Parts: sequence; structure tokens; C-alpha cells
Amino acid sequence: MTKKSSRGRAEEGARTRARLVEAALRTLIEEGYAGTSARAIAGRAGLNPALVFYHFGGVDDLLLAALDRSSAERLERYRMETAELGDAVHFIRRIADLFREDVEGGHVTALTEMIGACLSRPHLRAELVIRIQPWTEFVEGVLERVLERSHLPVQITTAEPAFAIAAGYLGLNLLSRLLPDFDQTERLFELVAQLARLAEGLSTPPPSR
Amino acid sequence: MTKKSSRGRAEEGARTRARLVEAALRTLIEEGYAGTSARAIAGRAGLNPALVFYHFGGVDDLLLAALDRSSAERLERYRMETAELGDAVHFIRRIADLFREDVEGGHVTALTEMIGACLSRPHLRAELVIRIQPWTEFVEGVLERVLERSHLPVQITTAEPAFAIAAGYLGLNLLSRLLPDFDQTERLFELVAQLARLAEGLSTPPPSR
DNA sequence: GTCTATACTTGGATAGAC
DNA sequence: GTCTATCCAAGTATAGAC
Repeated sequence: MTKKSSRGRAEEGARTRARLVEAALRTLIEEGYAGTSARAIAGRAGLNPALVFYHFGGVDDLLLAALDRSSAERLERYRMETAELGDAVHFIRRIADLFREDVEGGHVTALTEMIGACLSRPHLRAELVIRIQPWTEFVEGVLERVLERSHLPVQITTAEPAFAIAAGYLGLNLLSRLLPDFDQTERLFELVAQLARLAEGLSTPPPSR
Repeated sequence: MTKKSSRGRAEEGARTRARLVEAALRTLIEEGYAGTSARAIAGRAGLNPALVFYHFGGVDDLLLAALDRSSAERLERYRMETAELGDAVHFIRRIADLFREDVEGGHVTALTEMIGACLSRPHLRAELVIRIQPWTEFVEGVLERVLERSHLPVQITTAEPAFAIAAGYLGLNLLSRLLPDFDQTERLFELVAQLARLAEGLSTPPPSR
């Protein structure tokens, strides 16, 4: 009987949650974990701070929800852009573009801030371990395809390089905060591209016909 | 005339400052930036929170002082341990040991937390840029010596690899918080050691006599 | 110069209004 | 189910005692 009105209310609630998630993500990216309070988030969303607790139970749970949204969006983008590999140099350049997008958009920043917050909020740790897994799996998948395609004459495990690449990505993103001009990073990706070309040269391509 | 008593007081002050620096560092490492308040630091040191403001002007300046102490100590240790290079594999293993020390002792953690805090505290940025410089210079120096020693038949710039190594180090340290068993990191350093051996094999050593 | 008591501000969380 | 008013705890910073 109150169906229509309760549906309207439920929609309102969903809308409030979405606004909170959006505001939380932006606050986390722009102010860092230390600057992300229920007040700061609600202020940005133009809502009452207590709604953070009503809808999400607390600031940390809202931030995890925000991270999920951002992560899903970015992972989809990475999957799209790496669907076909192309040659090594172009592949590295595409990754460099994605990296630049990430630094500018802030997804990796959000993740880094949350990992940083693990120290004061131990219960976040398990949640973050779960949320990083799809990313390491993605990197491993790409690595496998790259290695298969490269026909390198050696057998290489993918777990450790994937771990290293994920770590390097986080670290680069972190350092790029201190030196916001991209020059250094761009030159680094260029160097990696050259190394990739070199490695491609070393490989033994199968007879083309 | 109040010379003796004022000297005694000055010593007391120095002692208080040292206790605050020590407590600040431990708090930053164990609780993270978000958990490091003047209260938390003073509580650990058994002192009045207001002393943080009297002696250092604020929490951030105290944390920078703490970072300086930790950084000087670690850099000295790194310099000692890399004074002579040895062969590539042993060199990488020594770096792996130093890395493990850092993860356990927390110096890199302290630095990472401060970089993370840059977002909410923009004035920290310039201070951290200054404090990272000796490290990148150290890495460049080691790289130059390693490359010179390796007699690789190519000319390589050191700035970009040094940047990458610094970033990788930060990222590895960050990730190691989520997966506190060292297995993955140890295997990674082992892989790097193997690659180093491979690169050494590719190089052309000069005639030994 | 060193430190404490304390005022003030911000953040987290809930009881209850709608 | 949705949201607001409000309380309590924690953090910062200073005025003034020693």
C-alpha cells in the first residue's frame, strides 16, 4: 500500500548513497585519507554528515565502496585498452597513457591512500587484499599474453614480475605526487619501450610462412 | 649568573625534544599518519601534548624532524653496506637484506606515510622533495658504479633507472604491508639476482691481466 | 626557557524526528 | 526507511605558571 511512496524513498536513498560515494572518492583523492572525514565528505555532497554512518556504517566502509566503484571503472578501461597487444613499443606507450590517466584521475592515489591507512585501521587490510587481487590477476594475464607473443627463448614465471609491476606502478604514482611534471615518468616509459624493443629483437620469431 | 641552571634546563629541553622525535617516529610507523596526533605522540613519550607545539611548532614539523633522524641513520647504513659491490648476485642479496631491515624497522613506511599526507598538507611537499634527493642521488651513485663495473657494451643513463628503482622500492614496501610474509618479495629479489647474473654473462669483461 | 592547564575546534556516532 | 539534532571524544593551539 505504501509501495509507491516507499519505492520513491528507496530511490532517494540510492541517490543519496551514490552522491556520498562520489563525494567520498573525490575527497579521498583531493584531500588524502587524513583529510577525509564524514564532515568533509558530507560537506562536498551537500548532505548531513550522519548519513555516512546511516548508509555505510562509517567512513571506512564508505571509502571501500568508493574504491570499488573507481576500481571497477578503471579495470574495465585497462581491459579495453589491452584487449589487443600490438607491438611492444606501442603497447608500452599505451600503458604510459593509461598511467597518465590514472595519475590525473586519481584511482591509484585513492588505492595508495587506503593502503597507507591500513596502519591506523588494521581491519582495512583484509578488505584491500581482496580488492587488489583482480589487479594482480589482470597484470599476470597481460604478462602471459605478452610473453607468449614475444617467443622469448626462456621460461619465465609471471607471479613475481606481476608483483613487481604492481609495486612499481604504486610507487611511481606516489612519487609523481612530489614531482608533478611528467617528464621523468615519460622518459622512464620511453626507456622501458626501448628495452622491450631490444627484448623483441633478441627473441626468435617463428617462421612467418 | 643563571648559567648553570639554564644549562641544566637546556639539557632538559634537548632531552624532551629527543624523546618527542623518537615517539613521533614510532607512532608514525606503527599508527600511520592518520593515527599520529600530538596526543598520540605525547602519550607514547609520557609527555604533555602541548610540548609538541612548543618545541616543534606543530605535529608536521616534528614528523619531519623524525624523518630526518631516521633517514640519516638508514642512508649511513646503506652507504656502509654498498661500499664494496661484490658480484651481482651477492650484491642483490645484500640489497634484499637491507630491504627486509627497512620493512621491519619502518623507515620507508615513515616516508611513504608522509608522502601520502602531502595531499592534505600541501606544504609538506617541498620538504619531502628535499628529503628524497639524497636517496635518489645515492641510488644513482650505486648504479653508476655497478654499470661501470659490469662492462656492459651499452651506454645507459642513470637518472631514469634510479627513479624507477626508488619508485619500486616504495611500492614494494607499501605492498608488503598487505602481504606481510616475505615470500613474494624474496622470490622477486631472487629473480632480480638471476637477471643480474644473466646480464653479467652478456657483458664483456676486460682481460684479467 | 620549559612546561601545564585549559580554551577552542573538529570528528565520530546515536537517539529520535519525520 | 530516511534523515537531523545533538552529544561525546579527540585534536590543535595558546595563555600563563614555574
